[in-house]
Parts: sequence; C-alpha cells; structure tokens
Amino acid sequence: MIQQQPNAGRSKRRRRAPSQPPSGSARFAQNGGQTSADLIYEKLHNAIAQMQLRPGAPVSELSLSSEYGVSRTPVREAIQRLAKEKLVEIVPKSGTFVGRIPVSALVEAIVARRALEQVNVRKATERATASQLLQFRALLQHQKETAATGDLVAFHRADETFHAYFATVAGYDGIWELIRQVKLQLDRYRQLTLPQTGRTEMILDEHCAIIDAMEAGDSNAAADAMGSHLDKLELDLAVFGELWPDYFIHDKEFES
Amino acid sequence: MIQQQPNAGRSKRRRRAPSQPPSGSARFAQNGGQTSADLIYEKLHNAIAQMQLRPGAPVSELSLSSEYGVSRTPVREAIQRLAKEKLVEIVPKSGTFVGRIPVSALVEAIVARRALEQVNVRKATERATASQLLQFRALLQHQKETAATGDLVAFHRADETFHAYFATVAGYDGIWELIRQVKLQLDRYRQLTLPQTGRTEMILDEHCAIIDAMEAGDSNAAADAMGSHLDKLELDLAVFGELWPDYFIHDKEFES
DNA sequence: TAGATATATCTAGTATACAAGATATTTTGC
DNA sequence: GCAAAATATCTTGTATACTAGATATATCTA
Repeated sequence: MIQQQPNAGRSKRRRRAPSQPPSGSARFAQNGGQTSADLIYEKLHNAIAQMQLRPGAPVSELSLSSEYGVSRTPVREAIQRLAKEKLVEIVPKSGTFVGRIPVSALVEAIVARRALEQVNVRKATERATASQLLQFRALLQHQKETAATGDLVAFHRADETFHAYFATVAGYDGIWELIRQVKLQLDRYRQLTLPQTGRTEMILDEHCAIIDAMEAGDSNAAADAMGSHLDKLELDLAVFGELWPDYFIHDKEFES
Repeated sequence: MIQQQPNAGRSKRRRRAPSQPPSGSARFAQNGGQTSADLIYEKLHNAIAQMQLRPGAPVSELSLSSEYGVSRTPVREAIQRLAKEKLVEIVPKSGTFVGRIPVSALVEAIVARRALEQVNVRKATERATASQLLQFRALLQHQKETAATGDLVAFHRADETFHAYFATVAGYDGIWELIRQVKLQLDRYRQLTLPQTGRTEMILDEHCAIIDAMEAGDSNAAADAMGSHLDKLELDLAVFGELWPDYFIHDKEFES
C-alpha cells in the first residue's frame, strides 16, 4: 500500500514503475540546460533570420558537424527543428538548403501580425498599470535614442522589445510567440530593405500615438493606432522579386 | 563559360559544385514522400491530440522503436518534432512524457483564434465567388447531417473542414496553419468535455449566421458573427482542473 | 523498523557505421 | 564533337553502440 501512486495499476514487483510525470523535478540539471543540438539550432536560426545565410545556400550536416566538432546527430536534430519552421528545405537523399522566402507567407504574415498585435494592444490598454505605462515611455525613448545614433540594427532590436512589451502587459506571452513565428519570414525580407532610413521618425511617431491612446484608456483608438502603424509595413515585392529572384518562392497567387 | 550558374564563383574542377537550390526537382521521389519518422510523428501527434495518450503518460523511445519495428533514430526525430509543438515534455536524462495542457495557452488560444478567424472571414467575404458560397452551404449541410447522426467525432471533423474553408477562400492557408497550431491544445482540452451535446444546434445556427452575412456581402457582420460564435467556446477550467488535476499545468496567473 | 547508502537499470544525448538514392563527373560509343 | 551510359561521390535516412545522468530498488546501519 504505502503511498501508492494514482498511476494505472501496475504489478508491484516490476523492476521499475514506468515513471511518473515529471513534477517539476529535474529539468535544468545540466549545464546551461542546453544541449549541443540546442546550441547549433540557435546559431543557425539566427544566421538564417539575419540573412547571413542566404536562401538557397546549402546546409550540410557533415560540414556543420566538423565545424562545430560534433557528430552528425545533434546537427541533424537542429536542422530538423529549422525545417519545422520552414527556415530550411530538406530534399531527402539530396541535400538541405536555406529556405526561400514564400511570398504568400509574407502577405499573410502582415495581416496575421496586425490582427494579433491589435489583440495585444487592446488587452494591454485594459490592464496597464501606471508603472507599465511609464515603462512604455521608457522603451519609446530608448528607441528614439537608437534612432539618433543611426544604428539600424539596434533600432530594430528596440522595436522588437517595444512590441513584445504589449504582449507582456496583456498577459499574452503565447501570442507574442505566435507573432515572432509569423514575423520570422517577414524579418528576413526586411533585412534586404533595411538600409532605407527615413522611416524611423515615422515609426517613432506612430509608436507614440499608440501610447497616447493607451494613456487615455481608449483601447479602440490604441488598436486603430497599432493597425495603421503596421499597415505602413508594405511590401515592394515586385522590386525585390526582380532584384533577388532566387530568394523568393511564389507558391501561389497573391493580389489585393 | 557555358551556362555558368550565378552561384558564388567556385573552382571549375571541383569534384562537385556544392549543389544549387532545388528548383522543384526531386522531392516526392520516394514512396509516399514520407519517411519512417514522418509516419511515427503523425501517429503520435494524432494520438496525443485526440487524448488517446493522456498528459503525463510516458513516451519511451525504446518502446516505440520495438512497437514500430524501427531503430530509436526515427522515433527520436518524431519526438523532437512533437516537443517543438509542446505536445511532449522531454526531461533530459530521465524520460519523455505527454505534455500537460498549459492553462494560459488555452486562454490565449481562444483570443488568438478569434482574431485570426475574423481576419479570414472578412477576407473571405470580399473574395467569395458564387460557387464558393454554395460550397459553404454544402459544408454547412454536411455538418448538419453529422449532427443528426449524433456522431460527435464526425461533427467535429466537419466543423474543422468548415472553418478551414474560410481560410481557403480568403487565400490565407498559412493563417489556417497558425489557427490549427493554436487550436491544438484547445482541441485536447475539448476532448475532455466532448460528451456534452446540445451545443450542436447552436453551433449550426451560428455557422448559418456567418454565411448569411457573407452572402449579403457584409464583411463586418460576418466578422461579428464569427466573433460571437467563437466567444461561445468558453472554458470551465475550474471544474476540469479539479477533475483531472494532472492534465493541466498552471504556468501563470490568468484572470479576466 | 526507519533512514541513509549502494547498486541496478532505466532514460535521453551523442558518436559512428552503413544503406539508398541523387547529382556531378567521367567514360564510352559512334 | 556529342549524346548516352557508367561511375564516383556526394547527400540524407537509419541502425547500432556507448556515455552520462536520473530514478527505482535493494542493501546496509543504527
């Protein structure tokens, strides 16, 4: 008897009761809690997201194995994860390549992101405390400073932090994960068009408008401001599709 | 010279130019285009989504290997994919278990799904052709027939097909993928509450209202109808959290 | 008997070897 | 010289062996 687990009835004399759900016990016992596969995944993920690895480039398991000094197994695992995010294309007995950017995904990413960010900003407006509103102002100011330095990478990072904070305040961290996933291909595309400045001030103004509406407690206005902010992210696919035809894949029709 | 690839310049005499992007050539050359890992992944995915494998149940690589008559490698690959969807929890040197349902994910799934489905129905209203409107009616009628038989599983399947068609008409298949991903945990939860019928007629009426609005070309009304339809999916987490405490994980606060 | 320790045996992470198919190069035949 | 077949070598998919850590059981000590 003793403290018999509520597990399915098992013969008492088994060598080992086949485990119970991990009640928050042992995880993170390892070093950084991160395995070789995790590390390689992360590196590749960043390299692809930042367009350091360009679409169509080969991603060889063997090369990466020797590069990182591990066997093919963890490399392969990392690549499988990337495949699930559509960041690489695995061609079975042939090779693996950095995925092209699916044009349809770009179009859909914009509308999906818009809808999800509006959900976030609406909820955030309802829930924001005074300190959180001040935090928004701080993040906005920080982004303004990065704009002044002209460091577009830092500006982008600040932009991401700013948008993420809506999800945090809304209590919708899972939705932020969705947005990140959707943003992935979009960010790759935007790497190509980054060097065009001039939009930074406009972005800052739009961000400011969102916070203004939040401080006024007007969730509809805040959502509208977010909506028109994100509408500004338009695609000039015709141009880029010609400049780098191999970077895109036109998987289906897309019109307005 | 000849038709020199626009690839980076490589010495001509290499044993093999390190591959070009797969221009739609060879994929699907295999049998069903599906590897052992794919098959095992699919089986496990379905079993978990349909709650045949309950949260906390062990998912042993070795057992599955012998069960499917393959080595650990493809099993492991399948499990890794499931882990990326949060359907299993891998505890490094200890074991892998069917994932508990994160309560916060349920809450967020509802609002995210609502927003995304509204995007779909709005666009679908704009783009729907006469034949597509008729197809909606056909799907609705089909669902009505499954309701009459009392086969709740078939009813659910018809429901999924119906909702998916909005994405198809809208041209937003990628957004449907997002919805499916978000619906995953929600569907697992709903398996627990399935046996309660009575909502079927209400659901059919609500679906009908959406199509009515679409036929009238009123995208706002259609989106509203979809919104109130999905608002009906409420959670009675207090009850189920007590009935099956081990099936859920309360990862953070959630209030209205 | 109760608690601490030791041992056995499970687990996932990794390395390595081989198989099957795809692609590039070479060779062959004319 | 050119096209087709043969070959070499690359790729991913899979099987197997080993490692290290975690957990359950058994043993020891008081």
